Amino acid sequence: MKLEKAAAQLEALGNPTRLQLYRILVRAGDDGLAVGSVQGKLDIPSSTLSHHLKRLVDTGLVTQERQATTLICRANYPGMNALIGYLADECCADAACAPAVGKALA
Amino acid sequence: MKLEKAAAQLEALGNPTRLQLYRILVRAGDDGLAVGSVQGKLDIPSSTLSHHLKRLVDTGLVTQERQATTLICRANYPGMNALIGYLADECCADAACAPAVGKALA
DNA sequence: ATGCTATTTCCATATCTATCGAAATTGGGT
DNA sequence: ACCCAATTTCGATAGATATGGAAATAGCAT
Repeated sequence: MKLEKAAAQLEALGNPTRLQLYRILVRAGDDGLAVGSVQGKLDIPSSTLSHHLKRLVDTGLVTQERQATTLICRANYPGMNALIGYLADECCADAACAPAVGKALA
Repeated sequence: MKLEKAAAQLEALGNPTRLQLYRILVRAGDDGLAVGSVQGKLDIPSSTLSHHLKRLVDTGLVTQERQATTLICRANYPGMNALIGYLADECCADAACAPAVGKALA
């Protein structure tokens, strides 16, 4: 993963509203969630939500799929994995880091 | 970890210059690196560097220690671990994510 | 005390971001 | 064709961020 891309993804997640949004999509699992449903959970105007969502999609952290008039959004796990992997690689260049990461997965 | 704190750390890392800066500190290991040395590697004005560094310190990703006139900076591994752990927890609520994270550690 | 080096703070500014109401669009149903 | 619901785009604004030159500060050495 390129540093630029990692930074873009980190920045995308580095906003409380978007991180919350991403969390919601992760918890929704493979079924995903319609934009409207997400809006119900976040209670923000649709235009604001759309902007945030676009950011997550553009950086590859979320995918979208049309189903009739609704747009289903899903957390893109591989994208997140790549990002976590990048961070782990950067961090775990020093061995002192590895145990705690292992713990996080346990 | 609170969502707000995670978002702040992600935002801090979500800037190419700061991510590069953090990388440099990680690779420097436990010895850390003086601000001046970092500046030599990044080739940016000291005031700009100082701002970015402050951001990383404020969010708990970097620590600093005075040694005479120079300031030694170190990547704060536990801080990064907590962040990676948070992301992994959010992401790996779904099992489909776990294998790739494991791979990143291998 | 003076000077030297390292680093930060002050200040200014250009750019980017977050927010959201209103209007436009998209994609079926009827 | 028309309408309705879902979602996006447009346009505007307040505030945050990134950047860096210049001045201030910190901490030793002499």
